[in-house]
Amino acid sequence: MTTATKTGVPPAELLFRRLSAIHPLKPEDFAPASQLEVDLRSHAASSELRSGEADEIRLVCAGFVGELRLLSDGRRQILGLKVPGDFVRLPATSSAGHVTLALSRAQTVDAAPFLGAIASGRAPAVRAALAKAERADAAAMLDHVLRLGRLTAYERTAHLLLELHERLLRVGLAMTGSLELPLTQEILADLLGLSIVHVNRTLQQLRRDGLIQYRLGRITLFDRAKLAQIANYELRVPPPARTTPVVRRLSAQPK
Amino acid sequence: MTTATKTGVPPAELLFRRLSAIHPLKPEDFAPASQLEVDLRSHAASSELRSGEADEIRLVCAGFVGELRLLSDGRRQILGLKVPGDFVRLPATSSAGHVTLALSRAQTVDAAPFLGAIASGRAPAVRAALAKAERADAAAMLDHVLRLGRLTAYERTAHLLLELHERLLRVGLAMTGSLELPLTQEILADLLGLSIVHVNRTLQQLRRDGLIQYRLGRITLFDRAKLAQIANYELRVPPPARTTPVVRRLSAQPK
DNA sequence: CGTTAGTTTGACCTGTATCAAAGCAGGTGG
DNA sequence: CCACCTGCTTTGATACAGGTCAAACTAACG
Repeated sequence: MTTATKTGVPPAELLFRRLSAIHPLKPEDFAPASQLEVDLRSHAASSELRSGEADEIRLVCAGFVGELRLLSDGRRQILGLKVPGDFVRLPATSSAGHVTLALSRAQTVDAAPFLGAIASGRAPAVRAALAKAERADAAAMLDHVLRLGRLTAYERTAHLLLELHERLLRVGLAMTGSLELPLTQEILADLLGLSIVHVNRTLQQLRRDGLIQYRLGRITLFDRAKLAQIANYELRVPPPARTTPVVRRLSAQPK
Repeated sequence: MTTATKTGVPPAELLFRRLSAIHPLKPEDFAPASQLEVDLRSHAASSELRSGEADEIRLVCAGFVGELRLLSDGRRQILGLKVPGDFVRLPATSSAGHVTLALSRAQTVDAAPFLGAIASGRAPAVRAALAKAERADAAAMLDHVLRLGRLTAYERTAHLLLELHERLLRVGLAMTGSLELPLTQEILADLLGLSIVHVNRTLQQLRRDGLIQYRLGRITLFDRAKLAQIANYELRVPPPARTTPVVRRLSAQPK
C-alpha cells in the first residue's frame, strides 16, 4: 500500500501469463485455475514462510520470495529467488539452516488444489507447460551458479538485473527496460554472494557507466544489449525495438 | 584400464543402489532395470556428450560427467557434477556455451527404456524413488550455490570433497573415509569457481592440516566430522564408527 | 524530532587471481 | 634405455577484486 503495487494481478491470471509465455495455452485449458483463489496469504518483508504440517507448494503472486541458507557465523546465501508466477516448495521439516522467506512484502496462495486438478484432470497442455516451467526454473538456477562461480561483481550484478527483468516481463510485471525492485542492497548482496558495501559500489559503477538507473526501488536498464554483452547473458526477450531513445546514450561514457 | 575401476558395477545394480539408498525398494520392483543393458557408451576424458537427434537422458555408470558453461574469454564453470548412478539430460539443441562433458573417462547408458517402463508400468515404489532422487539432485545443486556464493576456498574445497564422498558412498563406490577422484585440479577449479593455482594451494593446506590426503587420484578424508564443521556441511552419512584410527589425528596440527 | 533501517563514503586489509617458471610423471619413438 | 614430449602439479612473486570496519548521510515513520 506504500508505493505502487496495488492489489496486483489475480493469481490465476499471473500463472496463465507465466505458463503461456513458455508454452502455447488456450484460456479454456485453464479452468482449474479457478481453484487458486483460496488461501491467499500476505507476508511481511523478512518474514519466514512456513508450511503447515505437510509439504506445501505455494504460488507467489506478489513480491519476492527467496530460499536461503544461513551459516552459523551469520553469512547468508540466497539459493533461489522466486518472483510472482513462480512456485515455492515449503518442506514440512524446516531445518534451522535452510529457510524460505519473503524478501519484500509478498503474497502467496496454496497451489495444491490447482496442481491436483491438473495432475488428475484432462489438460495435457497445462501439464506440459508446467513441466517446461520447471525446466526453466532449473535453468535459472544454473545461471545463478554461473554468476556466483565465474562472473565478477560487475558482471554478476548486470546478469542478475537482466534475469530479473526478463522474469518479470514474462508475467507482465515490468515494462521493457525497467523494473520495480523493492529489495535492499543487503538482499542483493546475499543473492550475489557479495558484501553490502560492494554491491553498493557496483551499482554506482553501473550507474556511472550509464547502463542503469537505480532510484527508489525502481531500476531502469538503459542498454540491455550492452549489459547482456558485459554479463555474458543470453537475452531471451529480444532487445526493445526502441523503447529507450538513442539520445539517452549520450550520458554514458563511451570509454 | 589404467588404475583401478575394472569393468565396474553393472548399471542396473548401480541404479538400484542409488535409488534404494533414498527410498526402500524391493528387488522385484526392479525388473524394468533389465532394460538398461543396451547402448552402453564409453567416453574419453574431456570428450563432449552429445545427444542423437532428440533430447536424451542417460545414466552415468562410470566416471564423472559435468554440465558446464563456457564464457567467451575462456572462463568455465561446471554447473553440475554427475557421478555414477546419476542421470544426465542431453538436450537436442546444444548451444555453444553450454555443454556436457566427461570429466574423466566415463560410461553411460541410455535411460529412456528404463524410464519409459517405469512411467507406464506398475512400480509405484520405483517412481517414488525417482522423484526423491530428483529432489536430492536439486538439493546438491543448492549446496553448489552455497559453496560458490558464501564459502571461502578452504571451506568450499572441504565441502565439495564431503559431498562427493557421500554421493559415491551412496552407490557403493567409495569406502568410508576415502574416494577415487580421477579429476585434474583444473576440473576441480572449474567446479569450485577458483583458479587452478589456488585449488592446488588449498588442497595442500588441507593436507598440512591433517584433514585429507591426496595422492594419485585417491583422496582420504581423515576426519569427516571436523571437515564438516569447517565447511558447514551437514553430514547425511554418519561419521564412521572408527574407520580411521584415532592415532591418525596425531599428524594433525591441533593449532 | 528522535529513532531506526537503509545507503553511501573512506581507509585499509586480505583472499584469491595472475604470471611465470620450475618440477614430475607417463608415454613415445629412436 | 635414454631423450623427449606433453599434460599436470607445484612454487614464488606480485597485483587486484572484493571484504571489513567505522562513520556519516538519508529517509521513512511514529
